[in-house]
Amino acid sequence: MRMRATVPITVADIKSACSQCNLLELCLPFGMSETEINRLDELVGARRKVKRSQHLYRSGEGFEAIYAIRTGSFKTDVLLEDGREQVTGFQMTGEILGLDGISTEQHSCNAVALEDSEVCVIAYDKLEELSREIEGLQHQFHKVMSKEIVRDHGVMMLLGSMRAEERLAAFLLNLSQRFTARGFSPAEFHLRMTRDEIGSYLGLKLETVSRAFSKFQEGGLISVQQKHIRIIDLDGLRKLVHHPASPR
Amino acid sequence: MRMRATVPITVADIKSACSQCNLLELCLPFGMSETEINRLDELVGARRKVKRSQHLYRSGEGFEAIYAIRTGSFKTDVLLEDGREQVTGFQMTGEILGLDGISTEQHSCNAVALEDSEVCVIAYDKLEELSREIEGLQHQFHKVMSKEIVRDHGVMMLLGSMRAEERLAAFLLNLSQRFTARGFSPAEFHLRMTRDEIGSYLGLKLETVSRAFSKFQEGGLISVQQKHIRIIDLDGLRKLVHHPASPR
DNA sequence: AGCAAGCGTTGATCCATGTCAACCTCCTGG
DNA sequence: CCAGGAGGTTGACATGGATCAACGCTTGCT
Repeated sequence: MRMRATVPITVADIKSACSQCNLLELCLPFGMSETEINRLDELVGARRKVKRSQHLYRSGEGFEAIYAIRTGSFKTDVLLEDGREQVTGFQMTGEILGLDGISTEQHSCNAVALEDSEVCVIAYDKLEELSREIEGLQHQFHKVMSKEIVRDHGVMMLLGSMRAEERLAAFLLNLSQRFTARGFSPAEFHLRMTRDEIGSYLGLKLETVSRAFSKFQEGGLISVQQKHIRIIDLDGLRKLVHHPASPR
Repeated sequence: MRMRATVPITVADIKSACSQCNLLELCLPFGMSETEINRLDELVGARRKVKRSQHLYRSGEGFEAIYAIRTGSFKTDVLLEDGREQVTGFQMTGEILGLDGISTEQHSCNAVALEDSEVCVIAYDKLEELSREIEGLQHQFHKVMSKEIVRDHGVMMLLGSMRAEERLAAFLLNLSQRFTARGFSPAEFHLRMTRDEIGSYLGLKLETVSRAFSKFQEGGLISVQQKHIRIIDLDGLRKLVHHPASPR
């Protein structure tokens, strides 16, 4: 529970309690016993509020904690010297941020809030300590890291082997599935990121993203109104990913 | 130390000993004390030989162990239903394979030997058990996973934001650096993978890879003879990555 | 040792996506 | 509540890399 002077953020003095949290089954405590989860409460320090477009952490900063998203959403990105940005992921509630920092004890990417958000701060040294005692925590933490690796491989597949429309379809399906897991509609949601950010994530220019959205709409697959998306033909989108018009 | 009947592999009955291994500082034991490393020897089961082009594991197979490469090299890839392949990485001695399997207890990619190779088999349940006792092991294991995440983000950057020649230059620099870390020449090495595999990894077609090699050679940056690469102008390659001719 | 198949190179052409530009829309902050 | 700027759409055109094709070279298998 350490204040950082460089960034204008608020550390609410409210103890987060995993045992009280409704994100349990999406978050770090997943699969742990009730007794184990109660012990987690000693692990999670304070919550921290991050306003839209503010950084939770920056590339190069010292690594001390990982973060569980309680409300809101984030993007992570990597910057090249010449200013090019690669968005490496979009994270929503229950997902864990900051795992990249473990390897060098410095963060290697930036995490930026896409809307006013709140995270639980999990001191990393305490996490290691506690996961030596609680088998379930250790195992779940490993799963979270491994899942991130698997996700990354999926993104490589997107970027390396799929065409523009396949990438966007896969992206929408992924969002839909994650919204569903959080109890929201699988078919209707608001995008929290811009076309430019989607483009960066998918290795496309924003114009290409915009055109693909329009084409999906013309084809009756979705309806788009700015950031509001309604999926009309989920199977149609799935077919786009699995049997693209002309594979690359 | 469990035999797998499905794949024709050899499990040598030689106990691997981390304490005797010269790959220490590249592998899981990095940063651990001598006492700690001695305890590791109980963790590493048998070694396993994998012949060129054979699978170490396949996507969908149950996950039981991770593997440390003792000799040789591997590629990992993900397959789409329609047969498209995305190579997600090339691994060399001391690097760890199989981390993707933790999240679902099934492997999510294929690992194929690029040459006759040998790996140390590390039973995963034992690893968790031992890393609850040995702080150094726990920490190093986390670092290995985190490093993989950081590496993946670098690949996303490649695939999402860089042009063909930048990608290949970055790839060569990365190989050079990893060969150096293993005591080989930074400037001269043999590629163990085909143009097609490089292309898949970099999101390019094999012809594009071949043309880029030729262009680097014409430009006096490298000399290529099939799989034999000699880097002539390391800085020239670096400039290609950091200040591409015309950024995307 | 010999030869076929896989791997690599190079050229010509095409097309998916990038680039540039104009314009529209809708929040968002004062 | 209004104004201005950021975000989004669409069109016209350019181009990097894909595709198709032909051929040469190893290399690894018998």
